[in-house]
Amino acid sequence: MQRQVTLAEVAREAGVSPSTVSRILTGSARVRSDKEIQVRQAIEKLSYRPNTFARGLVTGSSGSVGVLTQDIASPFYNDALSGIERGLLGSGYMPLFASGHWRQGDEEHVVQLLLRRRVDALIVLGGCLPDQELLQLATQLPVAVQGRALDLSAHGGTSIALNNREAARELVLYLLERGHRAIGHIMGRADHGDAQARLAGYKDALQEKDIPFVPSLVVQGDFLEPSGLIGMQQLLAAHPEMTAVFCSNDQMAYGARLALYRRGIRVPEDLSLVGFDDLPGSAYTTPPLTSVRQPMEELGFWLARFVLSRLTGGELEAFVPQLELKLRESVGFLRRS
Amino acid sequence: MQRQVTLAEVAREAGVSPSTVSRILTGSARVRSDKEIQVRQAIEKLSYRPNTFARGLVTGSSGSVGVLTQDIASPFYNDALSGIERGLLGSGYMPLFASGHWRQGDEEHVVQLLLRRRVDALIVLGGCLPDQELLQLATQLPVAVQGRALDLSAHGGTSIALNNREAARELVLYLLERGHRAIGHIMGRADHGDAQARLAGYKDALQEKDIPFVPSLVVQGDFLEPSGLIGMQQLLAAHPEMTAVFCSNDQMAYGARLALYRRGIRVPEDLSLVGFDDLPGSAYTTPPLTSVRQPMEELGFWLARFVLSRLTGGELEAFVPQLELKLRESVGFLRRS
DNA sequence: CTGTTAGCGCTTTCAC
DNA sequence: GTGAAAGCGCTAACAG
Repeated sequence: MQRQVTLAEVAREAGVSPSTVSRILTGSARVRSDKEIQVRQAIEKLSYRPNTFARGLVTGSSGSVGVLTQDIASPFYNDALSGIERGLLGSGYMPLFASGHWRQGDEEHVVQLLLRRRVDALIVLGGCLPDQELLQLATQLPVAVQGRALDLSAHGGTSIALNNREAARELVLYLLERGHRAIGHIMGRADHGDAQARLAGYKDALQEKDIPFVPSLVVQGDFLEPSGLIGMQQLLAAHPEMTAVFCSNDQMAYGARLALYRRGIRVPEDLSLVGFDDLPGSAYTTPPLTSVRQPMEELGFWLARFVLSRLTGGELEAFVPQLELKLRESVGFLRRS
Repeated sequence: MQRQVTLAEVAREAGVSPSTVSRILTGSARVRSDKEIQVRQAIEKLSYRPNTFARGLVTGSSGSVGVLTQDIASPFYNDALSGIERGLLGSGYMPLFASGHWRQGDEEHVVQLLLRRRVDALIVLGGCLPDQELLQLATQLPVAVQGRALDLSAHGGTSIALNNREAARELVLYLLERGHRAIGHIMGRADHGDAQARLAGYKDALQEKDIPFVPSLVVQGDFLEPSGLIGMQQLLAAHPEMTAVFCSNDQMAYGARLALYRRGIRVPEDLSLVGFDDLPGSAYTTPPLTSVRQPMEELGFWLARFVLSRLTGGELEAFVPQLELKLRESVGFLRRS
């Protein structure tokens, strides 16, 4: 639109050389205080704004961290985005968010866009990029990945996966302890590692208590509400004896909850229901939903700090994510029959 | 980390001059096809990625659109972010998201950060920046604002506010038509234009039906779930005769719903409940919540297209947002007593 | 402490 | 059609 004020103009206005202005801006060397005052006044007067890119061109740093998320409107990943934002706050780095929509092609495309913008580091949240590509990226810049088991440490990167399997196991054990035996499972997207891990945890728990695994008690969903509703209908039709259902995430649990409401089946009196992810809304469903909280905000914060430490050479202690069972009111005791 | 491949290296590899490579990349002039092939091979071989900033420095465009949102994890604004992302897709522009957290200071700060990054245009979602500042910004670059009544057209900007007042009026009229007379209202943040507009719509509807406005039927909330829960408790205590409650947004309606659940008050048999915003989860509450859908995704899309049209000189038809009453099951008929 | 000089990687005249 | 040269706005040696 309108030509922007340049550092040279500030220098002229203040009667000093461009380098002096630059020194004041970057704090790279001491400057006589009277000149500094003049310069600051000139900056104010012209309302000068340094051009980040021009600076980046010479320093070799764009001051931005690329963040590949899957869906900018996903309630799950957005917690991590908040954490990343907080982690980068005051560091001089800005996050550059882009969505991959769980499509490998999209993800590769946006990673290219981020690299063209010379992001100084990359944070990857979920997605289906091959491990190989991530490894390759890690050779080029600091990379921090969430959601897969992958060793990036050789290249100075990191990958952190929450132990979904273990948490799912605990959750199902909790149901078993309360007397439930016929426990349905609505699974998430089959191609999704978290869905697989949660199913594995479900099986672990059954095995631990010597309950035979019944394949028809598991129905396929896609992590979205409608699939939870349909999944619950299927389970109800096939297994009237069922007393509890474990949904692979909260969104499907919401759908399942509605299916029950429609049929007048009470939660938890008639059927117990548990989810996974502990979305913000889950504490306010009726009844509040028992779920597993994943510390995504903290994780995002830590991922940001991790790449920052790679960038600035600082130290950083390891992050030990604590998955936490949120025991609420959607699970009831089953009287021994 | 690792030095990046430059255009000059590509030129050398292909045995042509840098300008030729540039011409091929930008398509600014015809080039003999054999050279083009050589260059493309060199690009492939070196896996060259053009430096967006270096280009921007000379073209005077960063290829990015700044987006000031309030909370990167807000379910409400995120729909708009999705729309913006979609609107920018394939345009060569990338969104640069930053959060203002409803704090004027934060908002001003991030706007500065965006301007330093030489965003080519700015989209502002909500927030509490003074109109004056927005006007000032609009003189510098294309600006598109959501959530306030403000005329930016003199500077080629735009501002679009959904008619919350009218929608709230219709929603409350709907309750009145179903026989409700004692209707509570849990208000959103008092300093928030939308909250004020929705309260005004509530009053409009009452007046239209000659129902006196009872101040104590309105309690203060802050748009978050806990305030809905508390607000409902207050209303219940003060107005046992109340048969319906209008919450200024869905999140507060969720909180209110839980307060009712705790007391065994049935929805909609004993009390009707309506919200505003139609969050994704609202179709899956029990019962599904009657609310007002705001076309945020479409709005975001249009805002993106608007700034794009300013940037590229294209034409764009006006956006006529349709607020839509989502009539679901949380409202019941009141028998005439 | 401060000014001069030389680029960072790219596009864009301007000649040929 | 194509190359040489001149910057875009800034920082980082290099001298003083």
